[in-house]
Amino acid sequence: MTKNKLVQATIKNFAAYGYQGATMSRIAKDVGIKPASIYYFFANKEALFQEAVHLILSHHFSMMKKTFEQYREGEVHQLFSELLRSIVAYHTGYMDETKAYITMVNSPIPNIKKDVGDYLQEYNQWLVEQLMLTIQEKYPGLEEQAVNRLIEYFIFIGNGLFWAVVIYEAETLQNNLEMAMELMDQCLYQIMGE
Amino acid sequence: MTKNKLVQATIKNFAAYGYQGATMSRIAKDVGIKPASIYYFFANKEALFQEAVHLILSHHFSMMKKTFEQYREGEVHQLFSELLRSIVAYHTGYMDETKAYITMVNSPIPNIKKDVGDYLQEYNQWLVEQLMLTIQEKYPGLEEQAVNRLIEYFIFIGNGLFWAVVIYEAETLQNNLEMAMELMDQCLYQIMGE
Amino acid sequence: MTKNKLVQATIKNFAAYGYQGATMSRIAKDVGIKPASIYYFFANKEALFQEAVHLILSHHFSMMKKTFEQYREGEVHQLFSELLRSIVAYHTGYMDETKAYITMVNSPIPNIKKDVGDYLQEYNQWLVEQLMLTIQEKYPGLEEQAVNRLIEYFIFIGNGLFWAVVIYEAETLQNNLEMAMELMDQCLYQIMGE
Amino acid sequence: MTKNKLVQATIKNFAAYGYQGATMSRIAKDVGIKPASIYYFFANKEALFQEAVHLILSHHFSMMKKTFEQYREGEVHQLFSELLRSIVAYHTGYMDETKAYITMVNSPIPNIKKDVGDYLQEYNQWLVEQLMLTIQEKYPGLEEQAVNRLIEYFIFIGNGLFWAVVIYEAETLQNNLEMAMELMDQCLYQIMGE
DNA sequence: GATGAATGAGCTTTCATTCAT
DNA sequence: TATGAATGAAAGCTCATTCAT
Repeated sequence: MTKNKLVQATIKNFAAYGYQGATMSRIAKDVGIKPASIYYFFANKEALFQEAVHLILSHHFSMMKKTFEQYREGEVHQLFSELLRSIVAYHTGYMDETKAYITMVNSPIPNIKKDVGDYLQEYNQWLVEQLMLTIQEKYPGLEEQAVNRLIEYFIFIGNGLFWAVVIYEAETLQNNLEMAMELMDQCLYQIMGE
Repeated sequence: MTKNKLVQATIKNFAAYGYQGATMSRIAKDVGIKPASIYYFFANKEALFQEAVHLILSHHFSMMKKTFEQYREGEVHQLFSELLRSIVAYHTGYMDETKAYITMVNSPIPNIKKDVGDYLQEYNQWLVEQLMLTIQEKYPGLEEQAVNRLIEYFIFIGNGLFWAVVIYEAETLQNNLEMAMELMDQCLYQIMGE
Repeated sequence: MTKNKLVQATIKNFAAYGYQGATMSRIAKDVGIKPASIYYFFANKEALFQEAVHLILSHHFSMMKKTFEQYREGEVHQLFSELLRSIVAYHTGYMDETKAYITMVNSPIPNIKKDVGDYLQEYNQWLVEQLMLTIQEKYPGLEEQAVNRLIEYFIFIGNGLFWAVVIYEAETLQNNLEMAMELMDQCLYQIMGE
Repeated sequence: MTKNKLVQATIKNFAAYGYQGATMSRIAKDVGIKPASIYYFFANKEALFQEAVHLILSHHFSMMKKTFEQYREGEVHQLFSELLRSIVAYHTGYMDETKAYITMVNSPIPNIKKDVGDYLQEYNQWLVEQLMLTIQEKYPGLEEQAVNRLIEYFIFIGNGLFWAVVIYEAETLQNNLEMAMELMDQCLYQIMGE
C-alpha cells in the first residue's frame, strides 16, 4: 500500500537526514510517486512524520514485549540476557528506526519531542512493572527495594548497550553485549546473593 | 570577538535545530549581525559548522584530559570515579555541545561525520593508552589483557552514563552516576582481585 | 439535485472568496461530495462559475421584472418607490449574489466579465424600454426627452442605493432607501410639473 | 525606490486579479525583480497588500481633503459640486485604486476588510464633521438636524456617483455627474429654502 | 568589518484536473 | 453518479550565498 510505503520511506529519510533535511520530494521519489501525491494520504509533513514516529515507537515496544513474553517463564538471569540481546538485535536490525529515534529525542518539532518523551516514560513504566512482577514471583522473599535496584542497573546497562549500537561496528558491539551480560550477572549475584 | 560569538551561536543552534534546521539568519541574529556578515569570517555554512564541530570536540578532549591529569597520581579507583563524574559534569554543563554531538554522530554532511568518527577513534586511543600506562604503573604485575578488559568496561559504563545525560533529569542522572561508579568498582574488584 | 446545490455552493464561495479564492474542494465539501465528482456535472471550474453567474443575473432580472409587473398598473410614483424598495430587498435578501456580482463586474475571467457587461446593457435596455412605455401611457403628452431624463435619474438613484446595500448596515440602509424615494419624488415633481 | 514600485505594482495587480489572483511572481515581474526579492522588503504577501491598501486609502483621503480645503471658503453649492466632481476625477484618474477598493470591501482577508471598514468609518466621520462646521458657519441660523439631512443626501448621491464610475464609460459618467450636481442643488434648495 | 539588495535553488503546499473503477 | 488515487503546474516562501558599497 502506498501509505505504508510512504511511512517506511519517511523513516529511512528521517534517519539519514533528520526532520528538516528529509524532503517531501525525496520521500516521494523513494516511493515512486510525485510529491503532491503525498498530500492525498497525509495532511502535511508533520503529520507524515508523526505517523512514522508512532510506527517506530510501537515497533520498538512490540519487539521488547515479544522478547519479554518469550523468556518470562525461564530464569531471571536468562531473561536479562535475552532482553539485552534483544536490544542489540532490534537496534542493529532496524538501524533506520534507531537513527531516527536519536534525532527524535531532541527534535525541534514539539509534537515529535512530546511523543517520544511520553513513550520513553510509558515504556520505562511498563518495563519496571513487568520486571518487578516477574522477579518477585521467582524470588518471593526479596525486598522490593532490592528488586528496584536490580531493575535500575538493568536499565543503565541497557542504555550503555543502546549507545554502543549507535557508535560501534559489529565486532566491538558483540564485545559490548558480552560485557553487558556479564555486568548484569554480577548485579544479580550481588543483589540476590549467591 | 565576533568570530567566537558566531561559533558559540552555531553550537547553540546546531543543538536546537540540527544542521539543516539551523539557519544562517538565526545564527546571525543571535550574534547581532546580518547574515551577509558571516561570510566575512567563514567561507560558507559548512565551514562555520565544521569550526563549531572542532570546538566541541576539542573542548570535550581538554575537559577529559584535565580530569585525567588531576587524578592520575591517585588511586585507580578514584581516577575512574572522577572520570565518570567528569562525563556527567561536562555533558550536563555543556548540554548544547552534547546535543550537537548527538546529531553530529549521524550527520549527513560527510565532512562532519568524518571529523566526529576520527575524533571518536583518536579519543578512544588516547584514553586507552593513558589508562593503560597509569594502571600498569600502579599494578605492575597485571597482565595487559586484564587491563584492557578493565578499560573496555570503563568505556562501556561511560557510554551508559552519556546516554543517561541525554534522556534523564538531574535526579535520575545522579542515581545513574552512582550506579556507574559502583559497577566500575565491581569491575576493579573482579579483575584486580581483592 | 446535486447540480443545483453545486451552483448554490459556488455562488456562496464566489461571494466569500472571489473566483480565484473559491476552490473546487471547498465547493464540493459544501455540497457533500468529492471534488472529482464536480466534473461529472461541469466541464471545468469556469463552466461551473459561468452557470453560477447566469443564475445570479437571471435571478436578478426575474426579481425586478416581477416587481415591475406588479406595480406597472398603479401610479408612476409608486412604481418607482417599489422598484427602489425592490433593489434593497433583493440585494439584502441575496447578499451572496450581490457580493458575487461585485467581484464579477471586474472579473479577470473574460467570459464572466463579458456576460456581466452584456447583462448590464440588456437589463438597462429593458428597464428603459418598459419605463418609457409605462410612463408615456400614463402621461401621454410628455416629451420623450423628459421621460428619458426621469429614467436616467431613477437609474442614478438606484445605483446609489445599490452601493449603500454593500457598505451599510440595516439602519443606515433604511434611511438611504427613504432618501432615494424622496429624491425620486422630487425628480418626478420637477419633471412632470406640479 | 524598489519598495514603492512594489506597492504600485501590487495595486495594479490587486485591481486586475483580486487578492488571490494577484501573484507574487507577477508583481515581481512588473517591478523587474525576482519573487524572492519581495521578501526583503515585506514579510509576506499579506503585509505587502496591507501596505497597498493603506496607500490607497490614505491617497483617497488626501485627495478629498485637498478638494475640501480648496473650496471650503466659497459657496456651499460650489463646495458640493466640486466634491462630487472630485469623486469622479479621483476614481477615474486612479481606476486601479478604485477597482482594488471594490474588492477590498469584501476581502476574505480579515486584516484588509478591517482596515477598509475602519477607514470608511473614519472618512465618513471626518466628512460629516467638516461639512457640518462649514455649513453652520455659512448658515448660522440653520438647525443641526437640517444640516445633517443635507449631508446624508450628499453622501447618498456621492455613492451613486462612485458606482457609476465603476460601471459606466466616460460619456454616461459625465451625464451622471451632472445629475448628481443637480440633485444636490435640489436638496440644498429644498432644505435651505430658496 | 559589515550590510543592503538581490537571487537561484529548492522547499512545502494547493489546486484544478484526470481517469480507472 | 461518484470517488480513490494521482499529477502538473504553480503558488508562497525560505535560505545560503553574492557583491557592490
